[in-house]
Parts: sequence; structure tokens; C-alpha cells
Amino acid sequence: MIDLRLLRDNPDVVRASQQARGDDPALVDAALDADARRRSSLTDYETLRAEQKALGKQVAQASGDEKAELLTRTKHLAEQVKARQSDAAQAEREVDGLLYRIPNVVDGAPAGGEEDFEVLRHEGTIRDFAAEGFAPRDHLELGEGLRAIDMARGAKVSGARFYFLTGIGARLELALLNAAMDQAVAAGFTPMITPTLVKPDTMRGTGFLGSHADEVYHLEKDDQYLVGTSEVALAGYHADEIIDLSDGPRRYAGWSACYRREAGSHGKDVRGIIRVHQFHKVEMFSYCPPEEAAAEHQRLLAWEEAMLAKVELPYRVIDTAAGDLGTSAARKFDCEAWLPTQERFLELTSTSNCTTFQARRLAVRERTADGTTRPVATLNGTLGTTRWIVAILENHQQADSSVRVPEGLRPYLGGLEVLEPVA
RNA sequence: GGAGACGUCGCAUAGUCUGGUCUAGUGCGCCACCCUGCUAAGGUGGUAACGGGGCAACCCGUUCGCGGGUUCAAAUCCCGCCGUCUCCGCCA
Repeated sequence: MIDLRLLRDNPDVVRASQQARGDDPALVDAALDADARRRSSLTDYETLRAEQKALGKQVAQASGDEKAELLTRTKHLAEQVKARQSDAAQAEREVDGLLYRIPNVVDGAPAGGEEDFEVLRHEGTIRDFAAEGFAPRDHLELGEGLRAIDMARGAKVSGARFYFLTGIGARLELALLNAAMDQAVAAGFTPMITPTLVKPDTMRGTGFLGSHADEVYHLEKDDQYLVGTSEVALAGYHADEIIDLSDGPRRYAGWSACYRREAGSHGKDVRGIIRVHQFHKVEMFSYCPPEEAAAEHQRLLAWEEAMLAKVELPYRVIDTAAGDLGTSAARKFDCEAWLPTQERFLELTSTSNCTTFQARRLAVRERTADGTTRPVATLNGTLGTTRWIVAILENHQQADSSVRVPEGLRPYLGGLEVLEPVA
């Protein structure tokens, strides 16, 4: 939720943000209008309610005729109070409804849609397979050769976009995620294994039930949602709390399964494990004072890049355009690894600065030096996912269909240097 | 799944039966000041969040797990839900 005061004091900033995202700026004026109506109906209600309470005290002390007379007055007043209260509640629902539809205010992201990102830099060297004298195989062919990925049985058991990681495939994922966890712990993060089913309030609070609600699995019988990332549970972790950030940001590293419906991505990335309904992820999550959020965002990006360096992948860093930001994000940087067989970049990490947007919805606050409270900023970023296996297999493959293990992962695979195809 | 008990201000508790004097008391913790060679002890005062109004001091409202209801009036009565604990049953 955006700051109502920002909306009142600087509606132009919010209008401009809506424009940059390609969303409707008229929402801003509708919300302002509803807010004005809410405040006036609230004042009406509160005045009457104060009168009712004062009369109630007289009733308690009075007796006989005096009491009877007061009761008739107060009965009449009670009806009015009830009516004004429901007016005020109605007005409040309208404001909330409108406010919930306004995504976070964009901060620094390029305007435009999915294709309007800005490339910040390239890291690593892309291999020239032609010069090496062989055509690269794609991750599924390699994965099947290694007996690491089994799509057919995934489909048999669960349907399209499900898979088994088998043998070295399962070990590779564990190695990657353990390496990510270890790096996070070394950097001072608190490791967390989080719930993957959450209540509607938690899911709504993180902003995932907005325009992309179709992406989220919902269990109707229990009215619970399957999370698409542990960010959801980690953001909810301190909901309704006042936390102490005087010693700096609170950083958590969440390990969880992630579930995505992949609605609207029919025919896209259908082969292999690039786009699947369920995968695992290690996610960084940070609660920090709002004025430190931009610097913290850079730190999260640096930690992501440290992981990418460990697995020795060439990648580029992009500044996502406003229209491609999630509801909660004010700015987002993605790291995309080179995918040799598709000759394109594939998103491996994504770090978002949600400023105070999620914290305001989830009521996560801190106490400042002057004793007041205020919403904190929340940020998140990827440290490793199942999808990384795609880029690792393709970029480190060798002419004989074996795959070189990047040095950063060897300690997690008992020193294994090469993954050999199974005959 | 069955039976019962409980959910009150940071923590612990009183208040609920018998609705109004609850503007939610008390203890602990915390903060400020006082006292005292230092420390401990003692004294005085202050100690929730959110919203609305005001330059401000301050005023008003909401919140006693959550949501409904009864009533002129609800922490208190009624209904539903959630959570915690105890016992029993069942299952990994």
C-alpha cells in the first residue's frame, strides 16, 4: 500500500508513477476523492459518538423520570450513531479498495513495458562453441544424458511442467542451494525454512494478489495460498510487529519450495525445467530503515552476483522497466545468464526494493530515535533456484556431453569435478 | 476427530458470574528526575498502537484474539471463527 500522505501531498508523483507503469492515473483522483469523503464522514461519526458516550454516563447516574427522559434521547441518538458509523465504514472500505489497487510508486526504473529494460552491464565471458568445434546441447538433453532430469515421469505423476530431479540432478540442486545458504549465513543472514501455505492476509499483504493473482495457487477448501517464493512468508514473519532496526537491517535467508501456476505462459519455455510449476529457491529478505533501502538493494544485488560468480556463469544485469515491476516493487534488478542453445539471456535472479509498500500492508514498523513508529522498507533477492541448473549444464558442458562442475560447487559434491553421462 | 480450560497495555496478572463508578487496576520491566562515596536499595513521575482535528499545549475516536449480534450502554451477555494448553482417539 502506498503512503496515503504522499497521495494527499504529492498526487502528481503517484500519477506519474501510474503513467510510467502503464496503469490508470485516474485511480489517484478516485482515491483522493474517497479519502476526502471518508474524513468528513468520520468526523460526523466521531462527534455523535462522543455525545453518545457522554449521555451514557448521565444515564448511569440518573434515576426515575430523569432517567426515562434520557433514555428516549439516547435511543434516538443510538440510531444516528449506527447510521453514521456504517457511512464511515463504507467510506473507509472505498478508500482501502482504491488504495489497494495502486501499485508501489516507481523509483528510478526506466518507463515502459517488458522490453524497455536498461542493460546496466555484462559480466563473464560467453563461450564460443563454434570455435571449440561442437554444437552445444540444451539443458534437457544434457540432463537426460546425466540421468539428472526426468520430465516424462514428472508429467506422468503430476502433469505438464513437473519433473523429477534424479541422482546427480538432485545432488546438484542441493549443492547449489546449500552453497547459497552458506554464503548467506556467512554474510550474516539468519537461515529460515518457511511455510509454503499462507493465509490470504499474508498473500495480499505482499502484493501478489493484485494484477498477477492468476499466477498463485489457491486451496479453496482451506482458503490458503501456495507461495511462489519464500518472500511471502518472510515478509509476513514480522507482520503486526514493531521491530528494532537500530543495529541495522534484519536479514533472513529463506529456503522453500515455490509454486507458480504459469497461467498465460502457454507455449513459452515448454521444454525442460526452465518454467515449471514447482521449484526450490534460496531467497534473501531484508527489513531495513527506508533511507537505507537503496543502498541495501545494491548489497543484495552484489550478493546475487557473488553467487553467480561461484557457479561461473556469464550474465548481464538489467534495470527492469516500470511496467514490468511487480505490484510491490519500486525498482527491480535482474541478473540474466546466457543460454547458449537459445542464444538469449535467462533470468536467474531478481532483486526488488519494495520500499515501505509491503510493510505498510503488513504493519511492520520500527521505533525511531524520537520515539515514534514508522513502516520499514522490505527488499528481496534471489540466491539460487532450480532454474540455475539449466544455465550451469549448458554453459559448462563439454564436447563429450559431460559437464564441468564449477569450483564453487565442488565442496558440496564431495569434490566432484565433472558430471559424466550415464551410458 | 471428541471433551475441557484459556486468550486483557512489553511481560505477568485483576476485572467477566451480578453490563454503566473501566478514563482497564496492580506487580515486574523500561525511561526521566530525586536521594545516596560507587553499587544495591529507596522515593516521585512517566510508560500501547492506530485514525481524525490543532502552530502547539491538547482534544476526540477506535482497539481487551478476530468477526458478527443483543442493548440507551459490552472487556463483561449471545453466536461463529482463529490460536494456545490439558486429556482422549486416530494417523505418519
